Amino acid sequence: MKNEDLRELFQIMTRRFGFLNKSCCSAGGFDISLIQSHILYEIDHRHKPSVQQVADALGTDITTFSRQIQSLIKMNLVKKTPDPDDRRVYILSLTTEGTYVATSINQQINAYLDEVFSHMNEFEQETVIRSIKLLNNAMAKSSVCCTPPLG
Amino acid sequence: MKNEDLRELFQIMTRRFGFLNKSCCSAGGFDISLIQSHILYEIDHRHKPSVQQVADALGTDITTFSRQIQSLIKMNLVKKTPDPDDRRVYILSLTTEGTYVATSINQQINAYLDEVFSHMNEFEQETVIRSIKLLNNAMAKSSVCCTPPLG
DNA sequence: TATAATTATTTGTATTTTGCAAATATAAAA
DNA sequence: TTTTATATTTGCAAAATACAAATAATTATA
Repeated sequence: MKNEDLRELFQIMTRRFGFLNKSCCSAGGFDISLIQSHILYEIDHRHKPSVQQVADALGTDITTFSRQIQSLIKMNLVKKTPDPDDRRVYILSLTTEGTYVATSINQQINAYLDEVFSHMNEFEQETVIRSIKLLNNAMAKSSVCCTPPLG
Repeated sequence: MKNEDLRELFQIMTRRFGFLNKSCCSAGGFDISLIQSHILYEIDHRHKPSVQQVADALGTDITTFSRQIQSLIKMNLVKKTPDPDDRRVYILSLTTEGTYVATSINQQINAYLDEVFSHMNEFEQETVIRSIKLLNNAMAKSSVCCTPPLG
């Protein structure tokens, strides 16, 4: 492995996924930016997350994030509820419309990925999926990278 | 494979690589933004590319890109030379300093990736590398995604 | 050849995004 | 109770973005 230029492989891969995400997504009459789709995803996958928690998960500056949430609220995709246990905290959740948009984006990206996978045979597909899981685990174990900056 | 939520796997992976790239890189006294590092990479890996070609490769609007190049020139990392064969065209290249910075970033990212890979055994490492190559090929074959938007 | 259409690049301008510093409100610690 | 810490929002100024138009050079067409 020592002789592989890993960066080159990953650069190509992440560039291409960047494009995939960039061209995604319109849903429910909204054009959703890449960042917005990540926010919706994160709110959808967490249990009653606070503003701070989602901002941390995405590695976004909290002040920037605060404003991003404001615009998602204006679009009626996200809801902000005061936490009864700690009144400094606001809990984020998706509105019905937000859930619909998040689901729709999910389907669109999965459709893109299915199409990509259709260019591989069954064995290759399994190998790739297993590898991404390995990679995600390895990154989770890493101390020097792959976690939110400054966090 | 049909039952895998591919998006979830890729969301986690690309999020983490996003962090990796975000925290990268300082080199030669400069803080290099993610976009700048992609530009340096692309100029380094192409043969006498024009402004337009690099902008297309990165999927950036040409007017935005023009200004990004201007700031890299101000930082003395990139050089712009008129193309003798077509005087509308400017050829981009790295200065000595730019080459140094690009190389340094490359080493830093490879070091991060080596650390990530150190959490896997030899067999897993080979599997993952082979898989990423498979994936890159599959994305290259895809018509519906993974290429610059609008291009 | 003259004129029109096309391509590459830059600039004008307005909008959006970003993030630091400071303000506000609440909670926990001393 | 006073101090310290945490969560969130706002003020502001700098940077990034993109559309439209300008400029300059090339190619196509009549």
